[in-house]
Amino acid sequence: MAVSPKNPFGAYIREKRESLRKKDRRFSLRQVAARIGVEPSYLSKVERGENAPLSEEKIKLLARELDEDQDVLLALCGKIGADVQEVIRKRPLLFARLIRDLKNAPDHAVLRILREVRDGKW
Amino acid sequence: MAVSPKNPFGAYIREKRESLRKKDRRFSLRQVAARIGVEPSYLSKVERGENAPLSEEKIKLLARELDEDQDVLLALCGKIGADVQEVIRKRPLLFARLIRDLKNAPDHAVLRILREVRDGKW
DNA sequence: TAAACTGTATACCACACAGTACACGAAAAG
DNA sequence: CTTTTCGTGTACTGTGTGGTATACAGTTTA
Repeated sequence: MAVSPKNPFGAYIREKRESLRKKDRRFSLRQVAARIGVEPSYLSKVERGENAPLSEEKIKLLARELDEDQDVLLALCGKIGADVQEVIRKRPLLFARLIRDLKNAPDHAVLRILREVRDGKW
Repeated sequence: MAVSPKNPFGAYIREKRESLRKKDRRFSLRQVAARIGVEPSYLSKVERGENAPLSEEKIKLLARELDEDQDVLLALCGKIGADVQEVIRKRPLLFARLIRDLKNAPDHAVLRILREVRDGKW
């Protein structure tokens, strides 16, 4: 196992960036790197999956830049947004249990709960 | 601000351990440290809040040892269990949104949802 | 064809994390 | 009163995180 793990995040954003680039030259690696505030060489490593972690802040900027969902990109990096974490940490007994109980629930069940909550059912 | 931040985790487990120790001498710092697998000097630093982080594994062992809830102790350390994190990372669109929407929900509302889920309402 | 721009290779960095190893003086137990 | 146990002070360690700085060759662009 001398080969690197190659998490899918790098490949994913590279593909998305290059697809945007076909329509707009401002989506070169260098220019995107400049807009999210990292060195081009570093974003290059990120896109090639060379174990170059991005901070939550940079991931969010990148999500805005590439028109992707920030939670999805964070998840691809093995992270969870600090705001979401805070909700859980403030009431761990309630939320840790709720999430574990929903682990195997099908999407439509979670969606139904989401809608209930959004309808202000409390 | 030369004083350390003193997060409440250390004080909390120290109090709990010393309370158990009054009834059972096996709850000395040294013996508890041995049972959870760290050096006594390190647990000492932990209990005094000297910026000595415990790994998730050790926190769980400590929770069992002190008869505390693991999610609560993890939360006091600013952490969230890896199993809970995994649930969110596998379906970030659903779970990140659900948790954010429940951020300001009162306990009883979350509890009601918990009961619904446990009653197998999907 | 010269200038600008592109992606990447290499070297380096500070700090956080999660500890170990050992010595010490005080207290408790025998 | 000696031995054991106790909590703590100090020094050190390897790995992960989150990057910067610079140089370089290939490709566009004017």
